[in-house]
Amino acid sequence: MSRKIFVTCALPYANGSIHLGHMLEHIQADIWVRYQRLKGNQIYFVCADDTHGTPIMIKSKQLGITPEEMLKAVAVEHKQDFDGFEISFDNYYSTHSEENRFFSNSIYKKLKERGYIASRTISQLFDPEKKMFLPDRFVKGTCPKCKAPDQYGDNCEVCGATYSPTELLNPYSAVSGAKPELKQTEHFFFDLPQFEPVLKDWIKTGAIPEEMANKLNEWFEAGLQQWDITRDAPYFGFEIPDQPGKYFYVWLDAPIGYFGSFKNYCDRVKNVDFDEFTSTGSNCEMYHFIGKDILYFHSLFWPAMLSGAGYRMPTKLFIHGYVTVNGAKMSKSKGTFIKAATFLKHFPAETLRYYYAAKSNAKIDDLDLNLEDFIARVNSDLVNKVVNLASRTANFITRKFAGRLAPSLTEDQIFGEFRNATASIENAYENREYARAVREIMRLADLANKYVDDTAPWVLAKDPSKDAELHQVCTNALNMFKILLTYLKPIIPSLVKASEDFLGVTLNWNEACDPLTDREINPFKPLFKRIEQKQVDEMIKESKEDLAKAAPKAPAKEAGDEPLAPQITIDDFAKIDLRVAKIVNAEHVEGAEKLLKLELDLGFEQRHVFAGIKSAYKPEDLIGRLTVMVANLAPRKMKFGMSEGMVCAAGPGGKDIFLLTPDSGAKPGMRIH
RNA sequence: GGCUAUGUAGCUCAGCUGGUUAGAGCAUCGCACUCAUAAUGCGGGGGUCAUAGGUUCGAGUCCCAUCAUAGCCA
Repeated sequence: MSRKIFVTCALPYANGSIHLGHMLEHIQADIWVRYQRLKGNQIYFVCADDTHGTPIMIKSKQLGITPEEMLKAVAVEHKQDFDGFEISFDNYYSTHSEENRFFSNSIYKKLKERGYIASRTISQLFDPEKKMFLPDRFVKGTCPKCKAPDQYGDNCEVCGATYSPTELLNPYSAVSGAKPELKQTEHFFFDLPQFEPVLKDWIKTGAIPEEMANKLNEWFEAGLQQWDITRDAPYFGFEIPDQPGKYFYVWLDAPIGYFGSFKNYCDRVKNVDFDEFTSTGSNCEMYHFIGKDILYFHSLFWPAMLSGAGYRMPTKLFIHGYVTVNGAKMSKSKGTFIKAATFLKHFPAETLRYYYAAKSNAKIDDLDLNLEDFIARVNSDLVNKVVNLASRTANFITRKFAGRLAPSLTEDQIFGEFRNATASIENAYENREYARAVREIMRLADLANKYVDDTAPWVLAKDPSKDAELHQVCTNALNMFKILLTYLKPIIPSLVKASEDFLGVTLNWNEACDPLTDREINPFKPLFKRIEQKQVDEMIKESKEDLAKAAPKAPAKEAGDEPLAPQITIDDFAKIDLRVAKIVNAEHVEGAEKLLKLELDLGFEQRHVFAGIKSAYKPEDLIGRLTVMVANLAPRKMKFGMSEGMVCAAGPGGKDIFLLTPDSGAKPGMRIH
């Protein structure tokens, strides 16, 4: 009996381009969906742009266009990228749609009727210039703990402290630079704690991988809290019914967008029943492919909202890790922050689809796109092993047998191996263990190549009396090729399409091992081109150029972000004794993530200083260089010891910390006037 | 800071509930072959399984600590 399945990918946010990180999720989902379709299951795969929230509002303003105009342009771009990678959505929609407004409103109303919505007045920082409340990320200021300037309103990137934006020293609005004021406003909250039992039961059904279920337990132990679902105008989103000036927080209507998109699809195609998939007690399956970063929303708020509003909960969440490139986080400056569109300019989509598949499992581990390995893997598996199998045998069929395959197959034992593999390959696809599927398929490809080697058709071809044998061997080999391609169909659809044209047949999963005999095939043409290091180099270069184009604006803005401190007199300045200091030693501090322990020579004495610059400097690079320190700063006791001063550095933090250096000739101990 | 995940050959990864000499692909070296997009087949070299302890008759596999990497903390 065929299963009925509804599948989604996380909705990409509409303020930026699709990159190779997004693609991991979409490719993993697409492989699964294509496999289910091949198996004959009824499956619907939808996605949409996530379009609401302050960042969208601000970005469109910066661009001088309306949010709607921006969304339109982004949607076109996103759709193009996904099409380019052959992601076979049944529908790609937008959360800024009437369907989504309908579901957002109706779910909210139901939650409210059933007593799951609370309201209370809260105080929040308000930008008096722009007349808007500021999300945490849009308030910046000095960290109350370590005094690092320019930190976001929720946590400090230098010392890692978390706090509320109201605790920031010298807070300023990242939008206007104005000093924010505390202002009261009424907000609505989704009463998540009421759903604790429901959620615990849901987790027991295996909806979440075990490793992540532990994580949830942690959250339960910490105690669930009510979730603020309100944002005040101006906000780009859906206005809450009967609450003028109040909007739904983007994270409320984003997952509801799964329903919005599906409903839009059902209404268009007419023969799919939305309610059948989404009502409580539905026999259909519902899965969400998501990244581990948004587990919180999908494992708590979303199922709770569904349950509270009388819908079914997701069958399972399919959670994946992040993509790294060459072992490191994708980096704009290294050119490894690669956009989907950039990739497609240099490589066919299949290369990435295959590589991701070859390294994907059902765990939440990160996946490393190692570009050297990428070239080797794609070439040796796809070209050398698989495509080459047809390439080395098809010519004989065409030249000597008028393109016609032999009437039957031999080699029962080898074909038996191929048949026996079906179950384990199916199992691997079903459980999203694509790496295992690929390993298994390549093992078969090795078997097939060995078969060709053992039977040596090129030797048979020299002896006219062995024509029948030659005919048989090549027919067998091409049948092995056919099975391999069928097994690979969910992963590399267009290479399979080209192979289908060559073989003159459509490859169906359930007929994977049926013989292809006594019929004509087309002359073999190269099905796939090898890829080269040069293409990688060009892609990296282009990614760097993208950055260069974007760069000139950003830093200037960053630098101007920090407002000028109040005026001081020369006497104020004179209180600060800045000295040239030589770093005579620098070392890691055990247990400290951000700190380096520096030993500074002032000529007349030595000081120990802990500096939060580990993220930007290696100790060995610092030893011996001169810098500037505040020499009369009161010593401060830190967890790791006494810090007797501080060194001077510019920059917002993280990798962007720039230590001051005096001009050559300065000696340790000299005072700076 | 708390928590989670990861750390196995040059590279990318398998190793289920602890049990014979730790596996694969790629790369490398040697041989064979020449049909094929210089592809294929056979064989060899290469790992104190992050480090240091512990439990056990026995640990890559369990426990503890440390280090490194990544992430989450609404």
